[in-house]
Amino acid sequence: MLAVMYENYANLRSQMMDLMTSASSEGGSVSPARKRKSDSLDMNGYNDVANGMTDYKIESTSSEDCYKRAKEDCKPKFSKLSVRTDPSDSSLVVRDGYQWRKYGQKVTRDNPCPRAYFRCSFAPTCPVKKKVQRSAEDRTILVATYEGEHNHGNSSQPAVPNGSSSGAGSISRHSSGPNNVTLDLTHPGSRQEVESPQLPRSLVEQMALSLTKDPGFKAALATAISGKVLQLSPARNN
DNA sequence: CGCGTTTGACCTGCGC
DNA sequence: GCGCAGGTCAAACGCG
Repeated sequence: MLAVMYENYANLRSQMMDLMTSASSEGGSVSPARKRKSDSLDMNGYNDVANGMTDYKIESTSSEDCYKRAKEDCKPKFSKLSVRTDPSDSSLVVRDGYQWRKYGQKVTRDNPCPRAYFRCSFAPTCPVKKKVQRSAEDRTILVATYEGEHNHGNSSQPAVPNGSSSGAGSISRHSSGPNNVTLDLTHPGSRQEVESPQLPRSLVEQMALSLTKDPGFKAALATAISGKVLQLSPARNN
């Protein structure tokens, strides 16, 4: 896993460097209206779902001027995602690997196309909201605005295994998303031995440190372990 | 029957 | 205070 992570890290880093150099050679700042193509950036989750007619573009508040704006009005973190869809597809569905529940739709003044409001239905406590609206200029482009951050892993599978706690509710539905993150602890014997690459010690330590600091990783680990324990222990409640 | 979507009503913030 | 626009709620509805 470390080897794969290191490889991905190296790829991303080189692509990032490419982007930064090309951006600086173009004059430094990219106009907000010009959205970056996501296929030059390996947004690992988003690229997986971008297939066929779908073309994803990411616009995030991590850019400098959005940072300034965030300072100004202290709103929760949001990001924009433009999706090119089939013109015949009239649904306002953006497949991004998460499970969304629509809770409203509204026609706004600046755009004749209705805006749909979604909540993350993956975890009941997840505060993330999503607004999806067709672009006024190009009806084939869906603009999804994400508000907040997911407090669970990027997976279409429930964060809490079934039966481990009450009130899991609808999150026990089947997973259909392409973007599952699975921590597989079920085959200790048949596990492939990954040949340890020549990783810099400091990098490995840094990766381990960030993993242990990441609450999402801890939660996923706890979930996997508790699930495994429940699976191995004699069935008490069917 | 359960769950997700639809849609009109309601709430809230903002400008005048 | 009023009106408008965006955002949210919740009952009704449809589908599997």
